[in-house]
Amino acid sequence: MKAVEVKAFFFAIGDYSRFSILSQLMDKDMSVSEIVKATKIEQSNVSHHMQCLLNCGFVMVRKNGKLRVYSLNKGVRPMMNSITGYLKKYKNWITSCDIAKREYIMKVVK
Amino acid sequence: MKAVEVKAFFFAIGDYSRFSILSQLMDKDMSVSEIVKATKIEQSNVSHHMQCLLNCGFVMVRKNGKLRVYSLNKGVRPMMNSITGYLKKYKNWITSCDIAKREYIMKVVK
DNA sequence: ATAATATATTAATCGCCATTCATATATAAA
DNA sequence: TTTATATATGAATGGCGATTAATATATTAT
Repeated sequence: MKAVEVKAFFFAIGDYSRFSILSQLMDKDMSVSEIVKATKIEQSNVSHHMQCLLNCGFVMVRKNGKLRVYSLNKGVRPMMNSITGYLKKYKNWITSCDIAKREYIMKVVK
Repeated sequence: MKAVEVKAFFFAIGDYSRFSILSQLMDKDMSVSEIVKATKIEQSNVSHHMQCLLNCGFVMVRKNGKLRVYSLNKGVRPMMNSITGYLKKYKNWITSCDIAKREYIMKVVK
């Protein structure tokens, strides 16, 4: 497994905004404006994130009139499920850790 | 799933050095100096990473004389396997993406 | 004791990259 | 056409956090 693969993978999925977008897409395909509404991330920012997720193969897009509808790509769902499964099972360890309490992480959490 | 959990999770595992260390620990338990040798990361830096991984519950540690031997914690292995499985299967998408080719990612790859 | 080895801690720096702002493009409706 | 809506793109910047260097602590041996 090459470093560039690992780095690109976590670069794409490791950002909280992008992970949130992928989580939303677990439920249903969504247009940009739907994602904006669901995540409260501003439109321009969402577009940037979608280009990144597209580029790294996490999502695909189809046109529907004025809308661009994004959906999860193959293989993403089970991998996401494994991560969220781990998070749910071990969230106590995660949230009790000092790192998670560091100011620069907490302050971005609404 | 709370934002702080997701952020702490990816903060810990999303760094390439820490992911590499976890990968090494998949094979066998290791002391700090063994990790230093295996990953070529300098000792002080490894210690910092281990505190982070400890803190977030990814690893545990036991004393053995002068050595501190680190091992994977419960639940980490299957989650890591899912990620590496995804990476192996879809590495072509990942490595063909423009993001992965961006200079600031490439240049850290030896 | 002292030395040697192993690991942890503290503090400081600097470059990456998420976000924002401004603008461009695309599609549809009037 | 013109207008409105939806999305994308380009450029700029500010703060996070990985890394390093220096030092401290812990354990074992002599």
